[in-house]
Amino acid sequence: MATVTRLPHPDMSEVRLTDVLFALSDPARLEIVRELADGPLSMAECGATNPALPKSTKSHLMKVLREAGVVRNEPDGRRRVLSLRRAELDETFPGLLDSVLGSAPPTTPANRDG
Amino acid sequence: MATVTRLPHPDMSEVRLTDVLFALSDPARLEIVRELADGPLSMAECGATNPALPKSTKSHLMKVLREAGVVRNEPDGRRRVLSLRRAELDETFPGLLDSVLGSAPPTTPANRDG
DNA sequence: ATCACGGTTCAAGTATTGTCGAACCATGGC
DNA sequence: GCCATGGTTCGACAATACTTGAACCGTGAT
Repeated sequence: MATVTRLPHPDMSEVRLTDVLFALSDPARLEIVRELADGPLSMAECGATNPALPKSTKSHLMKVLREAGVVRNEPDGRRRVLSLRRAELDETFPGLLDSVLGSAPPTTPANRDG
Repeated sequence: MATVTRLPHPDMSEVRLTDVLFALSDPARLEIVRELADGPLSMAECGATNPALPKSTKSHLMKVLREAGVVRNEPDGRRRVLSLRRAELDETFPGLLDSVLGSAPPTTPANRDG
């Protein structure tokens, strides 16, 4: 019976700006988003910055990002592919992602995000 | 001895992107920021949306915004004037404030921000 | 079928945030 | 001086959020 491999994703119409901002307001989550900005990654590939992170923790971070409408999480064999919902976000919150991703990445003068 | 009427404000160099995002990720705080986008307001004038809000709560919201570098809080007689640190924010996080303020204000189709 | 793998979910403890009354503190007006 | 006003800070409690091990679940390989 109806297995659950397909996780629920909010429609953009029910995504609130504050939820997106909250999802991006955590350094670990923001780092993940930065990684995904270059293209989809599997769970295992993702989080290069934080290799020691327990998988349950990483899974939880992803859940927050997913429920906020920031990230898509789709099954692919026995892996899962994470991807930024960039086009949809750009349409719903124009310029937001660009400005967040454009702002002072990790290794910057004052390390502004992390 | 050294009275405290002048509250501490972080220099932009020590403001982290994630802190700004966090400050903006609360509907009540975001609403305040929206009000201040039209110009400075005193504490009392501000928060028109939430008139019943206890003053200690409002003061706390302001503290979070101030400590995140989003807002300035300066004494003016026996009032305090709140203002957006817009120019500084624009310089440090180009486009961020614009996109946040531009995105779907309160009374919008799906009420996207809480 | 069995097993290892990649990942999610559960549960429980910890930590961080939010809320708000009460006390306090400058200031301006009288 | 004294008082009202506008606002901050403190303290205590409620509510969220974070972290993590353990259990569980599909899938692919053997």
